[in-house]
This record gives sequence, C-alpha cells and structure tokens, in this order.
Amino acid sequence: MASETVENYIKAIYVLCRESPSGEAGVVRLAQEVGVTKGTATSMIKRLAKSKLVKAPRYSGVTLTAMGKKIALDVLRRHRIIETFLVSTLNLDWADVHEEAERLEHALSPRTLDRLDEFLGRPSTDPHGDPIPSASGKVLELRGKALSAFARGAKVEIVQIMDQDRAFLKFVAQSGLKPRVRALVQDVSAQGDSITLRVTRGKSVTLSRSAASKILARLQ
Amino acid sequence: MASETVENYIKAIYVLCRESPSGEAGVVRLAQEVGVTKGTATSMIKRLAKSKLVKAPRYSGVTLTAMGKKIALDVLRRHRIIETFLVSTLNLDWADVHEEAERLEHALSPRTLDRLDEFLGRPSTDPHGDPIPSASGKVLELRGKALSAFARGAKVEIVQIMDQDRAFLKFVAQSGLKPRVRALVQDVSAQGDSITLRVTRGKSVTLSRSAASKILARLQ
DNA sequence: CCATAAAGTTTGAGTCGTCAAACTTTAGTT
DNA sequence: AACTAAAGTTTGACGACTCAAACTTTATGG
Repeated sequence: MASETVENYIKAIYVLCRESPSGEAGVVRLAQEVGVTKGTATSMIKRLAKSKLVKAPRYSGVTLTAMGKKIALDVLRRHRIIETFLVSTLNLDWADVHEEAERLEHALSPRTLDRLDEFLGRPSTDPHGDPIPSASGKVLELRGKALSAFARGAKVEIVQIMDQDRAFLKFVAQSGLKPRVRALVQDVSAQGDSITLRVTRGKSVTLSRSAASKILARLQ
Repeated sequence: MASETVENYIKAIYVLCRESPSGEAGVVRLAQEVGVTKGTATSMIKRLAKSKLVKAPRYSGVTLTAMGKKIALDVLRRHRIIETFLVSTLNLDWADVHEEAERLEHALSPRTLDRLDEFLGRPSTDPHGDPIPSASGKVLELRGKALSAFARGAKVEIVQIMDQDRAFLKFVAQSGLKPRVRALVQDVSAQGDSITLRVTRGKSVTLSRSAASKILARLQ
C-alpha cells in the first residue's frame, strides 16, 4: 500500500501531466504542487521510479507508469467522491472542500468508499464538474472546451472548473458560474485577452483569458 | 497541533486509565494498544511528558494532564461521531466500524466535524452506547452497571458495550444485545461465573462473567 | 528476605520524509 | 559558439517514529 505521501506525489504528477502539453511533469512544478523543495521532489521521484510507479529519465520530465496511473485514478476517485459528499450532503462551501478532501482521501477503506458512493447515488462528476474515475479506473476526460475558445454569440453550458485554488473558486462561484449553469458569450475582446459572459437570468461577468481557459463549457 | 501518532497515544492512555482501577496506564498495555514495542512506548511517553500532555513518574504509571485530557476527549469526540455516521448513515457493520474511524478521526477539520455532527442530529452516544464528548470537552460517564452486577429477575436495558474487539462485538450483536435493547436476567450461576439473559421477544443468551462485565445496563 | 519474572528504560540503529546549499545539466539568448 | 538562467541533482543533516536487545527497577511468593 502506497503511503499518504506517495499517493500525494502520484496524484500531483497525474494532474500536472494532464495539464502540460508535453504530457510530462516537471520537478519544480511538482515540488510546488506537493509543497516541498525541488531537491526533496527529486529524491522522491527516484523512490517512485525504483518502485516502478513513474518513468523519470535523468534531467527530463516525469510520467506515470500503468501502475502509477492506476494509483492516481484511485486517489482521484476517493478525492472526488469525498468532495461530492462534503458539498452535497454536508453543505460545505464549494471552494473550501479541496483541502479537506486532500486529507480524508487517504483514510478511507475501499468498502467505506463504496458505501459512500452508493449513498451519494454513484455520481459521475464532483462539484467542480471533474469526472469521477470508476472503481475499475476509467475516466471521461475533456467533456468541454475552454470558454476562451468560444466565439461571440455562442450559447454555452459550463461543465467543469479546472482549478482547485480557493480564491479562484470563490471568484468563479461569486460570478454564478458553476457546472450546469448556462450562459451567453456576449463579447470577446479584440486581442482575445478577455471574454464577457451573460449568465442566464443573471448579471454579466468579464473573465481574463487565463481565467476563461480554466473553465470548460460546451454548446447548449 | 498534535500529530496523528501523538493523538493515538493520548487516546489509548485515556482509555487505559478509564479501564484500570488505579486510574493509571501501564507502559506494556499502552504499547500493546498502540501496536508498538514497549521501548517505543517509553520514549514516546517521555516526549509526551516533555510537552506536558502526561505525567509519568519513572518506573510508574502514566496519567494524562488537563491538556492531555482535553486532546483525548477531542479525539474521542471525532472518533465517536464518525462511528455514528458510518453505522447510521452508511449502514456499515457495527463491528467493523472501529478501525475505520481510527483512521478517519485524524483527517477531519473542526468545521467538517461540526457539519457532520449537525447532519447526524447531534447524537449523544455512538452505536456502542459510548457517550460522545461535547465540543467543550464534557462527557457523561458510567451510564449503567456491568450486567454481571445484576441479580436474577432484574429487568434491564442495555446501555453500553465497553469493548472494541471485532470478534466480541460480532458475538454481542449476534446475541441481539445492543444499546436500548431490553432483557430479563433469567439466571445467575451459583459461582457467579455466568449469567443468562432473556432478550425481549427473543432467545436466551448465556454470557461468561468476563463478557457480562463488559456490557453495561440499567434497570428498566 | 531474596530470587526471579514482569514492568520499565536505555541504547544504537534504521526508515521515511524533509531542508538548505552546493553542484550539474539543459536550453535559450545574443 | 559562449553565456546564463532555469531546471534538475546531489550531499549532509535533521526530526519523527520505529525496532531489537541489553539493561535496571519493582513487585511477589516461597
């Protein structure tokens, strides 16, 4: 059984690989994500490589092996089911839930996880719209395109918020943007560095390009 | 904030002190409870003493200080609320729940704990009948007498099972004995080494003295 | 009252995960 | 091609927690 620390590294590597165009995770970003120095990250990567959970050519990017990916999806499943529980059953705040799940995800037996999943009605996505991997390790990825990729006049439905940062989530929630909400792309600035949405029966919101790129939507 | 390990030692010391007539915990029993060697327990006790969480005169028993007791009750509160959740909401088995709560109790923020407590309707006891300490650290102790202390003919109501051993709990549950169940003391053997109960609208059960001493009841 | 078992302590060593700081490699300028 | 900043690695050390095994103290019962 992978230790809590190992699980955290693996999960971070998974997320970073998903985010980066090269499909590899860098040591510096990884260290940052896990909250350690880069030296520490390097030595942990070595240990992970020794246990065949990652591939890490020297002075190059890190990727997960099949075994590593399996662990990552398992952790992610636990994480997202817990987040769903915290929001939909305990009514905790959308934005606060990530850190809490971060700790709980390592303390849940398979059996309890399954009971929880059952209790929640076997949800397919968490409150951020992130898909919940199945028990057998399958995930639906890319259920939408970045908001920044839509043109003026598009009628869209938000599907996913791809960031766990509290401040960002608070801002997004405040704007009324969350999964399943519908909106109209009212304007796209000339330089394409901002986008204005009109939320159905709500106010307008202007998002920077970087914000818009972290919110996924699809045509209604 | 006390580490997970420290919390486990403190909780074990609390429980052992409650159990022992002298009100003190022995190193060997403590080591056994926590699952380490006695040498390890000794050195941890030293650390706990240095942080003023326990009093431990050399070559003598360990007791908690006020600070230590506060932590113990806090951990116990978390533990018992989680057990209640696992049994009453997720329908997990009474006997399986202890180990699970053991892990989860260290990963719950005060806020989430309170939401969970609220969700459960602020229960006063857990599924074993153990009282849940209040958020301010108060506990109702001794809500009943050992079954072994009742005389033939007594009509009793089970209030608490004072053991976390899986096998014992399975046996007790199988006999239909759990908190709030009513029974009649049908017979007490001459030597007082066994007791026979007739559970209301159920079958009769014979308990050894040691089993009966771990089940608390009160007169109906 | 003293031998001895049980309880408790000490010591030396090991693992895990971490840091700071010195070092090496890579990759992007000019 | 040479310089340099950024990325990655190595080293030595540390704290938390653990063990096994040797040791000391306490309690007990013959």
